[in-house]
Amino acid sequence: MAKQKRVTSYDVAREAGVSQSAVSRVFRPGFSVSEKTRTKVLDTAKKMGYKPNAIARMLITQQSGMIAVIVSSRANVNYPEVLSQLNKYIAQQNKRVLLFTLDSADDLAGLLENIWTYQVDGVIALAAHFEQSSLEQLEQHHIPVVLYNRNVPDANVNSVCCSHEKGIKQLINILHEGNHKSYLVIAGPTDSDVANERRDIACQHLKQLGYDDVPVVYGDYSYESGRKAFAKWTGANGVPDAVICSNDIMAIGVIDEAKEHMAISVPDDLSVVGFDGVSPAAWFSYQVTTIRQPLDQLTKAAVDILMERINNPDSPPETRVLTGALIEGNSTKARR
Amino acid sequence: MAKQKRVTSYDVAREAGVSQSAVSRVFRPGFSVSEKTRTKVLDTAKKMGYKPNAIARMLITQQSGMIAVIVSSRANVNYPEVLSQLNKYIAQQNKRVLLFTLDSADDLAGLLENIWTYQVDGVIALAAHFEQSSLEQLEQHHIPVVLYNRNVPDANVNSVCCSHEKGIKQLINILHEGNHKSYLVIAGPTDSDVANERRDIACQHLKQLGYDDVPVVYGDYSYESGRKAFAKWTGANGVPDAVICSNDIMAIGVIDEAKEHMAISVPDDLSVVGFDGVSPAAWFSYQVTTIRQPLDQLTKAAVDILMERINNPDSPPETRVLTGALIEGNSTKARR
DNA sequence: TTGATGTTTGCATTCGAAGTCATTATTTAT
DNA sequence: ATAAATAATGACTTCGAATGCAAACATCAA
Repeated sequence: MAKQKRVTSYDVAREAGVSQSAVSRVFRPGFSVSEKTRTKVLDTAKKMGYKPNAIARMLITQQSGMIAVIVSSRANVNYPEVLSQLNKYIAQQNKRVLLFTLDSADDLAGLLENIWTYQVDGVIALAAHFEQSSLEQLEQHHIPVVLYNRNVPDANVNSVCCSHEKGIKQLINILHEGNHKSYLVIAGPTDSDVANERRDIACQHLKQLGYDDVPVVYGDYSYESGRKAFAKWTGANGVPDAVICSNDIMAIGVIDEAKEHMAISVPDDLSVVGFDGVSPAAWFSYQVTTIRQPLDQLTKAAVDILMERINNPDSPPETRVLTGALIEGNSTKARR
Repeated sequence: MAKQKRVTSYDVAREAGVSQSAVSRVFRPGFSVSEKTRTKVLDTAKKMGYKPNAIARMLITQQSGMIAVIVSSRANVNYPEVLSQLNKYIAQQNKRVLLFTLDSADDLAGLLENIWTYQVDGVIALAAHFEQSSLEQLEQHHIPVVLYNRNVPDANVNSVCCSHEKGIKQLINILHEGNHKSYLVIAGPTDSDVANERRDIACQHLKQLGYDDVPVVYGDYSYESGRKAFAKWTGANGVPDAVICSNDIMAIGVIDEAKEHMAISVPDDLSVVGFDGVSPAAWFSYQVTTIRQPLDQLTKAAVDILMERINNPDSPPETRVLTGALIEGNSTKARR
């Protein structure tokens, strides 16, 4: 019942009849140890159940081997998948993910303190909103940061993102070629930079095609919000020819709302496009025309860039923009 | 360009004209420090940008403040949500989530080593399969473990789970009362304990109701696998009256397959039930009759139990079984 | 055998905060 | 004012592995 003490490198050293340094070196790759001591140490270590203490190692090497991943709790639907992908690639680099959630912007200060105290080797931020000043704080602490899917005009930061511009233009062009006259944009939450960007790109491109003052209504990326936003707007203004949703889930909501309460047929009476390419968008009942984000490449790129900054702190900031794939579903009318 | 050194408690102490111990005490709650030194230290700390080093603290206090959460990469669809909930509750306890993924059973040994070296305070396992021997290893290291949604007959371990038994019986009773004669079970992957449990409960209960030898086919919890399993079986054996799926996503697949390729109407010609209560199951196009897992309570219970074990290592193992809520959708025929 | 290499090894120190203990300052009681 | 009790403080040690340095050892050539 006695709380058995941890086995330390000293214990192993004593038992194996060598010095603590020797034990340490055996467990450090690339250090010269004779074959004899190596096996001797490994054997006794195994016998005693010794595992190096990562905490002590972190302290002396000044490397925690941990990457902070910040997700916002009210996050984009595909963040969980992103998280699991990131974790995969980070594990491949023999590092661990320390998870942080950012509920509101107020918590950011406390969160950054935590990140700093935990001595993480780097940060990947999926959070909706991340202030420039926060980035500078991390910069000061020499903690490299990669922003995921968040465009920063001031390009002095590492980031990876899926090109919204190209994708949204493609989608709108399809609608345009489908001879739609009246449009509605259902945007995401205004406190999300990505959502705002998607909205602005859509409006600008529509304007360019000659559709001025396209109405914009707002949802929060959820199914229900898509339904409600669409129902409310059409209740007052009638049904548009096409709806441009800032994500797939809201597009699905629109499709269901049209089906359930309006007896509107998609795509005959109404075309709907989404964005993200999440799996439900491809389900038979929806088949949303959308842009699929290259999650795998995006996450891999994020980890690659981060590792590069960790190993070579002086390399300049980099932004990697990847192109999503157009998925032509059955939620848009065929083009002329 | 010089890599400025970290500010340590010694630096602050020197600057503030006090001892290092004083600085340490200021940052430790519940230690007696005079108001004068407290403000003096806090001021200089702020001025110098000092934050206590969590790694050093971990080393001396023997508490990492980190909880390992193990997820299997090929995981149940709602695990991401579980993860985010767990993270929330763990953060509330002022601890952090260190994330591990378990790809195949082979990695388990390496994973456990990692957990051990990182000195985590506790483990929450969502992984599909977790050997008894692994549990014993953690036990030996005095690391408390809580299993999430995984029944272990040998009840010598902490766990929380949603009662599959009760829920699945409810679902089957609904089908039974709907006067269905022929049944098909679409089970989840056989290397998942939960999937096997759900399958066995279904078969047993069907037997009890007089339906012997109900056919069982297998999917992998995915939409496509649900579709394919259903298509394949009906192609050879005809359409059953009711399909019992081990999760909602496969149920959705079945519904779509029926709709697209078979011209079968749900629920008129075919009833389908799922399990989990994920959000797409409630979408208008599906409205799956299912059991909603009480995610919030489950995750909260997991964290509660773990914290109890951490603070009081001698408390006996506990299993908390929560009941899911029946959601009667529109995928099952009305009962007689 | 000797000297000149190169390889192993152990000693001692380091990382940064926490906590023990003895000492000093402060408050309270008489 | 003084003793007694309490609060605050600093010197020193601890946690466990990593590493610079010098000593010890092995290897080889002449």
